Amino acid sequence: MPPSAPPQIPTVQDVAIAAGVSTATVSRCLNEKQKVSLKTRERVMEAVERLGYTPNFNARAMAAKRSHTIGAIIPTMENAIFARGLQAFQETLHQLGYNLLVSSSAYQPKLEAEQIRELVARGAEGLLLIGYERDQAIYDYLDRRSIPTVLAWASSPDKAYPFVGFDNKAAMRGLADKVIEMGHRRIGVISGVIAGNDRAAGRLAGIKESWQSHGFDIENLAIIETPYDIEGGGKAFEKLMAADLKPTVIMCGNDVLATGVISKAREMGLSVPHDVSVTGFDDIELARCVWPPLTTVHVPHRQMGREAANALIDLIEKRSTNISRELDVSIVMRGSLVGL
Amino acid sequence: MPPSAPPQIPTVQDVAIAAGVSTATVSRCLNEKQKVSLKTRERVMEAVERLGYTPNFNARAMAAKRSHTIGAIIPTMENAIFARGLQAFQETLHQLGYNLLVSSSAYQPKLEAEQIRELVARGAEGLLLIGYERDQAIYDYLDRRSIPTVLAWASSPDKAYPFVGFDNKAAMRGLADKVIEMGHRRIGVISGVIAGNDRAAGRLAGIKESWQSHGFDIENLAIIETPYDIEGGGKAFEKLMAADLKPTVIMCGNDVLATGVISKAREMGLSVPHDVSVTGFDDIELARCVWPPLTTVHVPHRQMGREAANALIDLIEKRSTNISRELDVSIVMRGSLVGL
DNA sequence: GACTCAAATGTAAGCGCTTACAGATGATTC
DNA sequence: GAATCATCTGTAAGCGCTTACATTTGAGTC
Repeated sequence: MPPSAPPQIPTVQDVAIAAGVSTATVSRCLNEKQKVSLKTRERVMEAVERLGYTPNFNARAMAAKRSHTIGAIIPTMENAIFARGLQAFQETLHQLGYNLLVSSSAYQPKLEAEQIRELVARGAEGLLLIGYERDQAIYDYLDRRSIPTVLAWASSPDKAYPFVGFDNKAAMRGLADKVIEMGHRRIGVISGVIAGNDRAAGRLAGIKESWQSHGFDIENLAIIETPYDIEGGGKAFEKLMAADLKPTVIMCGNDVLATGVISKAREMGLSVPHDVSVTGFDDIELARCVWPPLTTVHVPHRQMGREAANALIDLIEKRSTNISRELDVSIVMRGSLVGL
Repeated sequence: MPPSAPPQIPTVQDVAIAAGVSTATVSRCLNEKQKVSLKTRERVMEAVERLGYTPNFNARAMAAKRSHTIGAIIPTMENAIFARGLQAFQETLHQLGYNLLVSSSAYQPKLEAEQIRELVARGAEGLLLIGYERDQAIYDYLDRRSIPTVLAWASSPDKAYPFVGFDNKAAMRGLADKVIEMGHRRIGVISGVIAGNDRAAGRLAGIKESWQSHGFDIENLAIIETPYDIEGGGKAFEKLMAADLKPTVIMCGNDVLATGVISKAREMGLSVPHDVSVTGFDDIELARCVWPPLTTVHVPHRQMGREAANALIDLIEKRSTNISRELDVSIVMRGSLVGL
């Protein structure tokens, strides 16, 4: 007895034979129904059904030179802000008839570059990237292949590249202005790692700008840079509070760090905001769950995802070219920040 | 003047000509270096570099009948538990020389089925799926095509399918046992939506089992099913507390719901755990940030991702077949639960 | 120098699909 | 019934790669 044959996946050929038509007709049934008579179409679809045929994506993409696929590279999946925005991005793409391929770069520029190539090699017709800071070589590569690309979560500084995002610096500056106007004169800053992260850099710059524009010396701003997680926020807070002149407010680069601060403060027996105020950035769900709830900058992540998708497809289908869009963010005052 | 030619992407052909060799040699340089003499190899690589050549993934996958791609479908990206596990899954795959394609099904079985086909059509050599509850037709499809598949975040009940996960029911039962032993006799249960979610179903079943095995009547268990987010948890809590006999403890299907409860309790002026105890499930970071910190069931998400990757690749490369693995979970006692 | 044989390279046949083009079909008209 | 023309279907040429097989090359041997 011969060994059982390996389960053979049906191809257009098989369907064509089963339906007694040519492969071209099968293909047309699947892609341009209106070009096939009802009678044959039914026969073909029956065969498709019966054989459990699914077209091979790779072959299809190669033959048609279209993949209907968009690639996105985010720094990490482990952050609600990207997850949420991406979900919206994907949903919108789906409505527009495109699929999404996601990679995460773990905040490593090298990995990001690799994954861009990977996605392009897979036939991505457009790309969503986070932030604008990356090697020029990458932009050159994208240009050379003319891969439509949209940047999100930031506004490209010189508007050189299409983006759908917001101005991190201005937003954080607005919050810092408020903090200073409320009487705070000793500000501790906890920033995520700046290197290779223009969002973090912009936010920090916003605080500095505000501080200086109020006539204060940049030297008097206590700044700690830390890996971006709850624990990092807590540790940085401990360090800041060990200073002779303790800060009256801690401004954090994002809500996750701020959560770490609040958590650690309680552990240290400090009351927020009585002993020290805290601010965040992003307005993730978490911000409303901690106690006291976090004063933060609200970013419309969902909207960003949606609009980025529309913008990208517009770009691809050449309906327009000037698709950049700066979104409004807003300061949300909650219990974690009080005046002096 | 003719319009500028569209930027032509270089192919093996181009590289072959540029290097003065055949396409076969170029291909070998890229895939089996040792089969090409150093001299030609250098010449070829130089051409690759110079032209900025990147092999077309689709063509490659089709010709080689290998994609080195694994597909994963998670219910949602918007939950830290999947994000974290998936990150580990991806990292491990990468080490093993595989790429990951992620989709999210938004908890919709129909979408999941679609995406399974999509991933298979894209040439996924293996699949990671969450939980075991799905249409038999899907399993049949997977079998017919013999696509190696590993289930995670649950243990397949009859061990029919390979899995790397844990027993949701047993874990939750353990926690419920503890709660009851601590003297609680009025338990409110907030469960995520059960339909199409075997993890949620298992957890609820665990509580029921514990309750009954302690000799209590199932009727006396107040159960609310709600969409799975912070707000849902809060609303459900309000309803539960509106009863004549208020529960002394709220057991939640996961940490997110529990966080909603704690948040809402504070809003209602209730003290946790003084007025009411709360428990969660998953032990996401959030659990340690809320106040009081959450008593919950710790699930080793990272480990699960890692082991699932190893198991799946083992399956694919036929090194072994019996790869299922039940992971240990543990109850973490924190401030949100006290005895009566 | 002729012979062997392993190593290096080339030739060409696909992989499963789409699509330009050609050809067949059949409804309509005169 | 022939002519016309739109509609439907088939033929076959790729898409960019890999790889079995054939061929060439050249080092090593006597």
